[in-house]
Amino acid sequence: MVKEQNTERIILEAAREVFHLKGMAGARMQEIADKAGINKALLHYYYRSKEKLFEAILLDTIQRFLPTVRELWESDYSVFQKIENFVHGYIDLLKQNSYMPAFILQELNLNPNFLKEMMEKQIISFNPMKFFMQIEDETRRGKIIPIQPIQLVINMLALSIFPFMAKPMITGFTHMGNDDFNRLMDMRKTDITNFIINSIRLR
Amino acid sequence: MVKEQNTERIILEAAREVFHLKGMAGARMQEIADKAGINKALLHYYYRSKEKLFEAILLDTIQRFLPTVRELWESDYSVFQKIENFVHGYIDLLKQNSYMPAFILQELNLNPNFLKEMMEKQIISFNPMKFFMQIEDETRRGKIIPIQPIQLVINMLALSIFPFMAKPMITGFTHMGNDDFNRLMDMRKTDITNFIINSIRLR
DNA sequence: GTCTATAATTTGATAGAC
DNA sequence: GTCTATCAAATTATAGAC
Repeated sequence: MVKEQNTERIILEAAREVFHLKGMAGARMQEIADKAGINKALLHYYYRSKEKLFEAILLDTIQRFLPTVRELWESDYSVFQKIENFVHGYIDLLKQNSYMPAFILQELNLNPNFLKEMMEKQIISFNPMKFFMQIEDETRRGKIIPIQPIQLVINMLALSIFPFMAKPMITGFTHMGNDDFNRLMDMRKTDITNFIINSIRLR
Repeated sequence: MVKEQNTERIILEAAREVFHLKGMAGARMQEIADKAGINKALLHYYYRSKEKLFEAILLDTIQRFLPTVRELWESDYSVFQKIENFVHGYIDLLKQNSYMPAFILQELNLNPNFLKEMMEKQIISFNPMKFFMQIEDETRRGKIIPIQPIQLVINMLALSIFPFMAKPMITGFTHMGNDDFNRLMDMRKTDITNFIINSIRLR
């Protein structure tokens, strides 16, 4: 039983690494088995098929994205404080694993119904109302410019997440190393926060 | 000879469609052949292997991205005008084919040397100096805030490109249709331009 | 639970006729 | 140039021993 939990954890970690980099189509069960230090047959013992293993990883990966956005929707912080928390949250998350967003978005492209199914099963939810009203409130009070809440959220996501998806391009063109890139991302935590706040604050 | 050019064009168009959506690993020669209305053998007659066909598509796709960024580097417009042109250029490009950026970045992730090789062969170049100095000039003249040019460029790319990569997520969560999404992207052309200019302009 | 060996299927690639 | 038929390799999945 102890053995079982341990092996399962090792499998999931190996599978995550391989699926994140190669995607569903490019991943090989053999590579996952090698990375986990077991053999292919055992993979099928724990997860009946590649498909099942993949879905476990995809769902788990999506769920790692949710806490930060749920805090944006539901917490009681001010708009500016929420923006800072959001940017810091995602950049810190992605510094650990920069492949996550490209993986999620590519697989959602291939299977547009996945999200809908997860929402119907209440496994994933999307309740931005409180935050959207907060934005409209601040606009009415003359604190920020008029802006569609959805556009603001897209901008926050874009500025936080895109650089990690573009990491090979950024490091390739600028001849940065890994450490340089991570330093750049650390600077972005305050840079982007200011960038966003500057652009919406009314002065 | 006329037939040859025509068939080759049809093949490339079919291959682009399939590779863009499925990637190198997920694409099937059979699907490309079907979409082109020919059979697999003919694909191999024109392109010796899947690998060769893929590389043709990848290079062509990257090159479609270059004119807009080259204009950013090399033209004589003002900084603010360049930002507007850049945002409009990429959003208009991606409204036609939203899969391009995810395709390019995923394949660069898998083959980080590709970019380096293309730069060494002078097929792709990267000369941002003039634009970077323009930014520093405007900062010195008190027109815009101090900002690292590379961060500004990343922000411009992120705000223009990311929403297309996140299209399935955006439409999935908000229950938008395709037309709604395209309208949102059209609005972004001016929204983002203002967003960026607002955040860097000194007042 | 874990392994070795092998079946079954998919898929890129080629031979050869027209 | 284009097709049909077929090969060869790669890869998922399973059977069965320990």
